[in-house]
Amino acid sequence: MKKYIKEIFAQPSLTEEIIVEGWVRSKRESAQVVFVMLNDGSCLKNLQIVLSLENTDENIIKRIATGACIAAKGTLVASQGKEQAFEMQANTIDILGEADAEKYPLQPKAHSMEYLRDIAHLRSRTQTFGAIFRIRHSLGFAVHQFFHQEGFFYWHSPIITASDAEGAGEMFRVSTLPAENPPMNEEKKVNFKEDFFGREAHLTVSGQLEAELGALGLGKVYTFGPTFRAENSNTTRHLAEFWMIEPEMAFFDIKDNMDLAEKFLKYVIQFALDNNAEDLAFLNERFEKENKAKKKEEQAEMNLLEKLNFVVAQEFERISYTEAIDILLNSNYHKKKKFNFEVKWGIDLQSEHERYLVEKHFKKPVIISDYPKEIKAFYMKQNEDGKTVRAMDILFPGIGEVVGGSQREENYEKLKERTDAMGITEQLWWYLETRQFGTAYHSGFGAGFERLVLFVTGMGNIRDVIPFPRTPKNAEF
RNA sequence: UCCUUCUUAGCUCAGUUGGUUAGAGCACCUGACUGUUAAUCAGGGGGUCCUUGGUUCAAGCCCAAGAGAAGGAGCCA
Repeated sequence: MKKYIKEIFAQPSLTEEIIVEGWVRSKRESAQVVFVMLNDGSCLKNLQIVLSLENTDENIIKRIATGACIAAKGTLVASQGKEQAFEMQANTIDILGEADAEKYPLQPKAHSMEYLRDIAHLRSRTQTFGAIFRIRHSLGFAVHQFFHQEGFFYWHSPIITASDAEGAGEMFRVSTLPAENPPMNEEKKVNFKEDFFGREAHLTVSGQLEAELGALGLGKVYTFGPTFRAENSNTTRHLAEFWMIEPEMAFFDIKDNMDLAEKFLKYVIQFALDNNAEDLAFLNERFEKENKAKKKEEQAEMNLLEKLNFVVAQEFERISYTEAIDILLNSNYHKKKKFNFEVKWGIDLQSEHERYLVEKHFKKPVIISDYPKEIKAFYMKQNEDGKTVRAMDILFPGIGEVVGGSQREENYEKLKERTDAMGITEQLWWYLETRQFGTAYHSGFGAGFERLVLFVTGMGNIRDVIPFPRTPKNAEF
């Protein structure tokens, strides 16, 4: 009977004959027996397969190399070794796929993250990436479960968009025009009227505007799909292709929005704690090892599991932008001139400012709201003071902004004033119409899925929490 | 895009003031070992010193340009 290693560890049966199929992690030979560590990806654990040298074809043993794929048939027995309770005494081994030991790039040893990025087609066979991608799955599943339970509908915003008005950064163009000698118009520019869509089109930088259309009919919707930014960003927190979760809710004000976002983050983190205990314990060990290697002043106070449990248990701190500026102005950091960027009302908060608030001052997740309207997007609802908008950002220790959202401007005149100023009124006619026909107060936010995975796994680079990262100069695999 | 650092064996890295045949650990191969835990011990093979150009009697090392990578910043999720 075929079994997954996860099932075997959940319910070991020492009587029946079973078959396991998987990839060889390592092989150790001794005078009488051979030990093979086998992993099938179903869980972190390896199953130890024991072969008698006497009863096994020499040629088969040779081909059981690191990376090879094999099927082992045998029975579980109590292990004589200390590291495991049981192991498989194998009767027959089938080599399903050989791996030349001299050429196989993964060795039974620690590899650098940079090297593993270069062999992303094989890195899911390592302990660390197996753990990361199983947790990534859990978080994705938890996202759907959370919103479904909350009465949301999964809504699909288009991935190809003809409006470049989201204002969320540089976009990738989608075109079927020939790259060489494209058709030109009278102004000697590329004639997009001859392109596939009859106009210039791009990959979406946000599904928000279309999600709003859904919310103003279905009430509560969320999107969860790929998003694209053609920014030349080279950081540990940015990807050119990433997955974003964007809920949009009619009849939610900014406070309802914050409540939902906090509940959402806690739910998915708790889901991982409940369902990925083994993988998280492994990543926690890894995190502690790395943390110890750091300089004292850079060491984290909490390990990964402590941090996750802490975030789930704490109420997020909620302050206004104006209060945040006051805290920064009164801080020792400011008095000692440790900030590189000037602090004053009206500035966009810099990384160093956000980090001070989250990591030094409050030491927990912080929600900052009511930002100056000049530094925020056109669609955010203006406050009565005429200076600020009902925006909110959720900042997490270590990774910064994990959620950005707002109450949306539902007043037609005020919204049109902003779109007129940007010269996008014409192309967003459909967006503005929702404010003319039965407009409703509503809110929403965007959460970067990879940043969430980054936080939960405790990894240091966003390129290591997505199977095949797309970044400037890198689209391999 | 800007700043800093880096690129030497399959991997991780050392390589002194520019000097003769470029090293180590791990991995791999061979052998030894009565059940191992990243097994251990002994031996062996393995190099476009990122690329191009320059300085020099002589360049892995110095200079210039380029490519790529890592970290930080900006943009943001």
